[in-house]
Amino acid sequence: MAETTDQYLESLNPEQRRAVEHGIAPDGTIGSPLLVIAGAGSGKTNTLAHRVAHLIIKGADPRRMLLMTFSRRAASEMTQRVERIARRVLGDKAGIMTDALTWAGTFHGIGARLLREYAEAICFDPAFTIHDREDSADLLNLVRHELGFSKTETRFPTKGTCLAIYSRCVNAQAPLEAVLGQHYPWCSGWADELKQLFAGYVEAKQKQNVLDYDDLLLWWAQMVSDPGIAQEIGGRFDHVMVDEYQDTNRLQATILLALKPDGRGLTVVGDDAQSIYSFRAATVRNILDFPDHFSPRAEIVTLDRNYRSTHPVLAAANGVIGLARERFTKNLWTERCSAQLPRLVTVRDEADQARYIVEQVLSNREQGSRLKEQAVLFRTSSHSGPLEVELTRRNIPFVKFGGLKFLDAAHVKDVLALLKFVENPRDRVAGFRVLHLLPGIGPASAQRILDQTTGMADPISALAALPMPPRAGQDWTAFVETLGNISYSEWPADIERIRLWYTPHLERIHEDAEMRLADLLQLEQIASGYPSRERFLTELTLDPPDATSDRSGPPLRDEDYLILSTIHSAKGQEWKSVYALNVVDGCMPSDLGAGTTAELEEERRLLYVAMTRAKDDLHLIVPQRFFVHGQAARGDRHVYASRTRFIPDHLVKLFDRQTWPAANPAARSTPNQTVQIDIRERMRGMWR
DNA sequence: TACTTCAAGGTTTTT
DNA sequence: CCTTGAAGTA
Repeated sequence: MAETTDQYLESLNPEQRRAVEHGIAPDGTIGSPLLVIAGAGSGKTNTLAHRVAHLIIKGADPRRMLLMTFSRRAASEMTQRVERIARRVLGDKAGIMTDALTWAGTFHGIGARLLREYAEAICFDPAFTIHDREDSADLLNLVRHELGFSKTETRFPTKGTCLAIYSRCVNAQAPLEAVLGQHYPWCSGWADELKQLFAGYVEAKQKQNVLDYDDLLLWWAQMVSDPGIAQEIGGRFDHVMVDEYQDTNRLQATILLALKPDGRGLTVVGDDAQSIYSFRAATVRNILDFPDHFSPRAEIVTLDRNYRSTHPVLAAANGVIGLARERFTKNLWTERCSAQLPRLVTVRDEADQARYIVEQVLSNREQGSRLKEQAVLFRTSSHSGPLEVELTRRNIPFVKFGGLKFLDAAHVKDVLALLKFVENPRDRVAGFRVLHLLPGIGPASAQRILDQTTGMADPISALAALPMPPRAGQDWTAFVETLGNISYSEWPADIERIRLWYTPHLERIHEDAEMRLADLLQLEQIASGYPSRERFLTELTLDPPDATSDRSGPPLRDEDYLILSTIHSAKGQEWKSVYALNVVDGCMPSDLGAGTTAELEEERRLLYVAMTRAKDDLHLIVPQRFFVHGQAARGDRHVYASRTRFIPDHLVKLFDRQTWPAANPAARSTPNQTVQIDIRERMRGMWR
């Protein structure tokens, strides 16, 4: 039964409701700009989803809404929620309405789409391919070699550093000198060379018709700096909404303001206490300065009631963030009571840390909470190594988010490179990689072949017409034939052809061909879900599958598994129990991120984000000894670590301090209800 | 010119 | 530890 009144708004608190209903007039005029400051667990996603649903219900056209989120996962979660809410009022019509919400995605994804659509207007070939970070670094390296910077007297910055510098200049819209001085002082002496390098890099990209991640924003920003195009594109959207605004950079803010100069129809949502992407040039100034870009000022709504965590968990998190140098949001409050303080657990080393977690996870599961409701969070992907070993040994399934990805595997990149090369034969990075796979072809031959073909109108045919390279033999014939077949075959048959061609090379190059082949079959599976080669390549580059699992293949939907995640990848999520690894100085803050005050403050917010993911139990684990890398397997060299500086002595009272395992049985004398239940359960469990 | 071997250096978080 | 570059060999 459809609701006729606005009953669906009654579940919201007054502030949430104000955010949802802001600027919605009966006559359909578009409202003034809105900034929602939404603390952790304050129902931010829910509020935004309600706002979108409410707009649609009140007659706004979903095709004219632009919804930008941080990841595509967040975007699809949002549209699903919108549909659930709208369904209560619109019934079956809701599906049609939310399906029309096609402009939902990341800044980069939307940018790619608009650039293809408006390519002609900006004299650009819409068949561009997109380089991921590694491709970009490779291309930069190529230019670096050409300019002779790889043989300088003193060491020139590595390709990765060069790309990071370039990227920051673009995203922060800052001059090179400023970026070097502030973030890369040890590279300051190379300013002239870097300028030359970047000029060459930009030229190479244009010649090859490729864009990197930053270009998707940069070209978009350049495009809408023309008032005519800006008006045309901005005019396509009545409402523009941006989630996680604290993690956008200056370039993104520029785009937004160009699209909606007067701010009408603009909604941004974020929380400065959760800003953790400044390494990517995100700036909290975007949020702070937002209201004053407009006159009259943007409306501000603050959501500070937390619905997620228990009071003790929140008190500890508030304690940590309370020590931040500057902060603009108030402390969060909750009505969720609990007697259980978050635990601060001291263990001997990382091996004990892993054992502690396994014990806790299994005991929680015995008490009925599924593995999926528990998550282990860490600063750096490699921190979970010992835990992964222990989980595998104890046969506990897990899925890991963040860190190394499926797409980074060499064999997957090889196959994708060939696919990219067919899509865009001017892409030299892809071509180079593919040619390198053939036996008898090294850097010199690959270079020569590309020189002879990439300038031609039809590089693929030109390649086929080339004389066979002397040492390539049969493999060259097979390669040319495959290339020809793919250019004409129907998607997704291409990828299977590529696999068949690639298999012998895979077996020749890699020892563990079997496992790698399984990955390729999985890639084929993924590919079959996309309508075209172009869409597959674009979306895979912009939104790579972000999980790896201990078993091959994606875990089944109903299967239960423990979540392992970097703190960065845990953004926006919540779990019943959360375990944070290595809450020690050197890991949190990472010793690499403890240089400047700003970096240190970001590390503090990172701990805050980790803590606020927990609903009921939070465990911060402090291993005392760390074994030093690079010694024999049973080597004994280690360093001692101390509790993170973000939890100084006066905050320790907010935690339940424990040592695990207890030194002797007598030490376990404090009877604790959870332990009693646990033991009873185990006794019974013995007979099941 | 391609491929192998060996030493040295960097080393986070991600669209 | 894993990647990258340099030197040596076929």
